[in-house]
Amino acid sequence: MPELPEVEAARRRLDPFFTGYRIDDVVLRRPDLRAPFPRRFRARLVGRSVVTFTRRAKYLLATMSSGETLLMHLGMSGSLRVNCRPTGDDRSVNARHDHVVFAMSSGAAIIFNDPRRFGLMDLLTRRQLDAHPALSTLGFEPLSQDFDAAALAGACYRRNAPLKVALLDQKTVAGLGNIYASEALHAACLSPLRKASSIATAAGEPQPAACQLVTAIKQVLEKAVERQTARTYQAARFRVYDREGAKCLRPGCGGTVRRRVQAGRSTYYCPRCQR
DNA sequence: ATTGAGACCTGTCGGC
DNA sequence: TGCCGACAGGTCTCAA
Repeated sequence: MPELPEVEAARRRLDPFFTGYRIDDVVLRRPDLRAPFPRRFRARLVGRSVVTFTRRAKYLLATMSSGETLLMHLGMSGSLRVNCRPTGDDRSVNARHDHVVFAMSSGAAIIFNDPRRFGLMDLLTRRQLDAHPALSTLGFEPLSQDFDAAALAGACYRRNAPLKVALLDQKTVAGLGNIYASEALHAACLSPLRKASSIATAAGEPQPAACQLVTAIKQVLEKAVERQTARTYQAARFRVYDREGAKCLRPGCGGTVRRRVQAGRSTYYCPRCQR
């Protein structure tokens, strides 16, 4: 279930097994995911060490001692797990969809599993990284300092698309996905149907709605990252997502959650308290 | 320039 | 029980 919080949680979980260690082996169990693996993928990785392991939007980036960057995307159904004892006791049910295994000098095996294969792995030179079409067009990183009301208003200024659709666009906010876009709009009491431009003035300055929305996005994402990172697993509980027909959880609202399709994706919202 | 529809692929769930 | 359609957390491309 990879949106920004899931990807960030995966990064934190893997980092201690990845950063500073050498890749001793790469096993590719099929020729492609969403796209073919790049040429000489294995040869360019084996023997190199991971220097840094970072996240940008929903992408994971491992910079290697060779100077190249391993780029990973989990797509819709991808996940990464660590097996500390590769010699035997991995009891994963899904081994059928284990497509890539990195054997690290830490002794850990890092396994990429992705049933739907919408995920992606690529290996980029410095030059390719800087010019990458998907990465270079990404918008603000929502948990960073420079994502504030003015930034969001600027990104939504003069956009006719519905607010929810604009939020899903990675050029607006990098890493928001379908669940947390709905959740953030509900937290901010803003309708997903209103025009994106309505949170900015005619001059592109932030309206109060832009402040509410920025605060809500940060809160919703931070809470989700925390929950995902917690040692004891806690099942996700959403306030609106996937709750069509149920009572709005905002105290005193009494509305009913509705579902509708925007840009081909399900949006959940409470028409009573989201304006 | 934006926007919507369709494509990519497998798994799961509800209805009959 | 089994078959079938609808749908799922993301992104890309193509046509209007």
